[in-house]
Amino acid sequence: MSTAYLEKLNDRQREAVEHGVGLPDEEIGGPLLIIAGAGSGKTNTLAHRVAHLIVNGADPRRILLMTFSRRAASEMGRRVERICRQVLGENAAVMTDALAWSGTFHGIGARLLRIYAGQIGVNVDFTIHDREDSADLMNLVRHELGFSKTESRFPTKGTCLAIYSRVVNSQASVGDILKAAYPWAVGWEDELKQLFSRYVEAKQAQNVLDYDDLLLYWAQTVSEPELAEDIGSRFDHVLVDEYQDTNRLQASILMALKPGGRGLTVVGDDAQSIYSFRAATVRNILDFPNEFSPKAADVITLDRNYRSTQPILEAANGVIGLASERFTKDLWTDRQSLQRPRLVTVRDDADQAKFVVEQVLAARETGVTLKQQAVLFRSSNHSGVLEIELTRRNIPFVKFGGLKFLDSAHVKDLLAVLRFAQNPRDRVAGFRLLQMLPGIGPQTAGRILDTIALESEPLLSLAEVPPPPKTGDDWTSFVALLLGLRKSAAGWPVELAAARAWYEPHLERIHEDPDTRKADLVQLEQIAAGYPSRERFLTELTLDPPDATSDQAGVPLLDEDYLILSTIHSAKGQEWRSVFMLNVVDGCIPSDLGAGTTAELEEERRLLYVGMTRARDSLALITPQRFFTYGQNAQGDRHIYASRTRFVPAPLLKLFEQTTWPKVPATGVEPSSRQVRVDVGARMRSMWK
DNA sequence: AAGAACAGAGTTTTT
DNA sequence: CTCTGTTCTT
Repeated sequence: MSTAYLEKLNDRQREAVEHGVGLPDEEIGGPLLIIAGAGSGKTNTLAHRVAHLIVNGADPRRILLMTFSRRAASEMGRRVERICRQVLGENAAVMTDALAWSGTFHGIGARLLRIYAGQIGVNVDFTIHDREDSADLMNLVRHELGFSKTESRFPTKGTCLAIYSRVVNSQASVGDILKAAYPWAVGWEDELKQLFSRYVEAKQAQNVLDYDDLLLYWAQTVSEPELAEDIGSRFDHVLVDEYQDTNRLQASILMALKPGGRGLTVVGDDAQSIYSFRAATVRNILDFPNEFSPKAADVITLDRNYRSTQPILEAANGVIGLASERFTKDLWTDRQSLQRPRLVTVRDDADQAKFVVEQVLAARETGVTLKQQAVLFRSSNHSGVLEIELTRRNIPFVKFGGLKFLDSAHVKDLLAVLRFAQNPRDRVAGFRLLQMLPGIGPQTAGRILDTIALESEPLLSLAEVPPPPKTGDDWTSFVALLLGLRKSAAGWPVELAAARAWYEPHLERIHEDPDTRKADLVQLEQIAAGYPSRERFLTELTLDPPDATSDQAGVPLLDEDYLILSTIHSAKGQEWRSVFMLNVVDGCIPSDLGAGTTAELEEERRLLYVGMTRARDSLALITPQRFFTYGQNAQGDRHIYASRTRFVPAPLLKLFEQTTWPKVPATGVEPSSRQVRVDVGARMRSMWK
């Protein structure tokens, strides 16, 4: 059998790919940790490892591959297939289509929970709440308990959910989390515990799971040895990407699935851990080798960078080199270049945007397409001014991160219809849906939901509910729609069209600018066509929302060239020939909000590092000097002065080329060469004589 | 009880 | 500014 595909790998990579492969069946290899620096061919190595396993006889249906995002999962699938095809020829497609267990922790969790629903007392028709839905439910409970009008301020719904999520994911106590991350809320510990307890009861009564539940229920399921054994035995090989961004709950699931670590491979880079706000802990990757006995996991380090030029890498190494705690791994490359990364000072936001546009267009003239260039920023609102400038100059762009398509009210409205049809006990969906009808407010909606929740067939009993006064025909058509959806008479995705037809008149009444919103719904319908059923559509859309928002939502930018705008978080794992980073100033990176504790500060440093290491050939960090503050009218001039980020202190400046933009014109005043003299003052005086 | 109109507060990163 | 909560009117 040809092993030509292995020839292109370097020694370390090849070692990682071949580790424990080709042993007899009963001797699947022991645990492996691959420490893969930025740009070291991590994805490629992992894809080769999966392909190599398959080529050597592993059953792809018994490989569990967990990635950080769905985008990463599908990229991995493509690469595995390409490699297998080289070796196995046309049969490869069949083999890799079977790579069915590939996805995010949450996605895999949802699938397993539906399979094991009967055994763990969960109704198989559960719906999944995204973060906003969860916050809404938290809010309902918060109101019920009377915490919304306390004497002194009680944490808002979002904060409550964040605290809850953190407690769950880090497996710590409420008290500890409050002390560590929400010191101003320590006084509310008892109330919060009460709130969380009711929140959990509410979720169960309504047959809904939130994001955390997908992990939590999974972890609980595998804490039962028999079920752990059953689930674990479905998979010969378990591979986890981006392990530095997993949390304790995820680690515990993994250890329960593969207690001895046989067939277990994790990949990651401690220098790129940037998700601690989601309770990810770098300890997972650091402690991994010693989780196993009698023999610790093998560790392979990939430190050769294939992405960036030497000067870019030196600057990035310089930044991460100042980290207080660091597990040394200096990246190296043989991609020489004379161009150091630029550190560009501009006057303000507006100049920053103009600079980026000018540079992007110039680069395009030299053959770098827009798609090969990216603008990165810490927070999604940092790109506002740039977006306006790009629109004005007619440059197409797509933005990753920040507000999602799904977060817009009209999309949530339409999805609420489907969710309620899927799971009529989902109170958040029902509440939202009922209040769309004119004449129904919170009280009436709540009463109706209470009534039908008692029935075994809630949707059928909806027809028995006396029509609320003032709703008229709207009520009749509403009930007809839901009864139709319950029977699934129309089939998928036609029923979404029915729901949309019902919703549109309401949309026109409720929202301004109905036209752009309608266009979004048409797009949603197109997306829906790609899913086999309503349940799959709802589940996967909640877990993997389409993550790009573009200026012209609804206009597919398929073949066009467009510039990439992305938060640094969403840029994880990606690379571009040219990268611009906005607002590289204190207050933005590190964010004021993230400069509290040392640990947070260190994460902000890694964030800058992650951003910088996305660049292949060209990197520019931009530091505007002035920031206009919020809360003033359009002509307002209130602003603050910002300074360069503390992560690039003076000793590192030699690694950058410092420039100012625009070039300041010579300031000297040139005297006129004419010899004419006029006494202007005398003329002014004479005007009044 | 619903919905409009107003006032006040917060404001990151995401599965 | 934008989202949330409260008050006031119908």
